[in-house]
Amino acid sequence: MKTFEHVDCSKCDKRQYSVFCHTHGEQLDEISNSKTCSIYKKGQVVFHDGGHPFGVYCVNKGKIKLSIIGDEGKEQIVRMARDGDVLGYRSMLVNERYNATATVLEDSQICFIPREVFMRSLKADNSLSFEVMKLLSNQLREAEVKLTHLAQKPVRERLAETLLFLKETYGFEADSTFIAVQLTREEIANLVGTATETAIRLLSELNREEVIELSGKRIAIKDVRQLARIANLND
Amino acid sequence: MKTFEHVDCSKCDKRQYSVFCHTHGEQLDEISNSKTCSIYKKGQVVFHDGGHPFGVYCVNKGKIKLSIIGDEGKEQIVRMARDGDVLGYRSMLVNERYNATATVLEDSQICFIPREVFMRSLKADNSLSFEVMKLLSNQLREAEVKLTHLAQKPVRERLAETLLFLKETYGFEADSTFIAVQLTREEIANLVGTATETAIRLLSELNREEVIELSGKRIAIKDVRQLARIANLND
DNA sequence: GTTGAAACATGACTTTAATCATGGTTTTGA
DNA sequence: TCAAAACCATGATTAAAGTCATGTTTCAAC
Repeated sequence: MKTFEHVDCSKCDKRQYSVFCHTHGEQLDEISNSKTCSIYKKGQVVFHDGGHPFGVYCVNKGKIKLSIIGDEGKEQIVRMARDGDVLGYRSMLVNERYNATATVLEDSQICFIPREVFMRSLKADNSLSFEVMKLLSNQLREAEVKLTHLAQKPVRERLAETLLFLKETYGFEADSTFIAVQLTREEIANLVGTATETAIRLLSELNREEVIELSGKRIAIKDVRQLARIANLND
Repeated sequence: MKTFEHVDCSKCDKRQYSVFCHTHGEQLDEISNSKTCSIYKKGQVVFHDGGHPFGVYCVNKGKIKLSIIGDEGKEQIVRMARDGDVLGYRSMLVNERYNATATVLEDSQICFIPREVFMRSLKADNSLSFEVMKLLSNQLREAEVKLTHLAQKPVRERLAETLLFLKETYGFEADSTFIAVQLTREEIANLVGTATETAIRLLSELNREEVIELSGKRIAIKDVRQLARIANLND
């Protein structure tokens, strides 16, 4: 994990989409000066479930999965992060150990802001607190909706929904309808909440129905409307 | 819904367990003076999914379910509230409509704090922001754990876990091991995330195994250790 | 390039839990 | 207090998805 060229927060174009969108002046300078910027290789872990939080991670560029390992060692992916997302602040706020593991899905650049600096900013700058509250609120809503779907919708609908979610989160590759993130079938299953074989089978099915197109790990959405219909998103 | 005798926040013994635990002086007085206290009868709705939030609700005394109605009209209970809990603040923070319905499970006393007053306190009193962040953080963690269990654990385990959760949340009736909340079998099913018949069947099973005891809607826990073992809470 | 491991794919079978159906039991309100 | 409605219970059946087994493909390291 080698350090990469320092990114000046005030010049970071991802900031406007992050919780730091209203942070400026002194606060921003302090954050910028105290942080360290690192490169994580595909598969590397940013933080481990059970570990102690010493600061927050700000994704400058990258794709990251947050997962919880259940009883039988099965992974459940609870969130997907992208450029501008801040990770690890939840555990820090409540002063607990991490209860999820963050793993990078492709080479990523991530800045680390030390605990004290972040907490100081939080105390000094009320708008930052507000942004954090908003972020938490949105994530809570998403989690509760996901919970409901997990309890009530069949796997096929949830898979379709997951594909649309991945499209919304990471967009398409340049000039194509291939979703700009590559996950193993197992990871897709762990995001949907189903068995790997079931996910594989249903992906093949959607492929046969020409709703999607499979090319190795890459997935293209050929018929968004039909996929949305399958996802059955009325609520 | 008639108003009940005004409760002075500074004298409310539930406050220490709420997000207002550090609120005092001017702020607390303003909240106390501007709020209205009401009695809700069993079955009454505090707020509806889709409605506009005009303030936050603080449970002085009561038991409340928060639920989302899914596609096929099936209810999913996403949270249970008790004395000292604050409801409806999430939607207010992000300035969105409610996306859950709050229904009282037994006659309850609930105070309503107008939007502006709450927001003003939030801006003036940083420790309140912190408490709200902590609350959101905890609820998010709980939701993500529940998500994982829903995806990975069999119904029987989840039912056992739910019973333990209800016990933790509401405690026992005086001098007994009957859980101090009465839910219909359907509500239990909607909390567990299963079909009503399945919940009924498994409750009968636990009853036969003498882990619990059923008396109408009342449920006694006869063997907590065994119930915990069935819940299989290792993660 | 070769080879071993990981990932993907598919069929067969099993298990779990949902659905359907029916009858009994509370609860509630006129 | 009595009737209707809501709720509870259980059996039978079906459907959905998980598991097991096996073979193929892809990928990465040597």
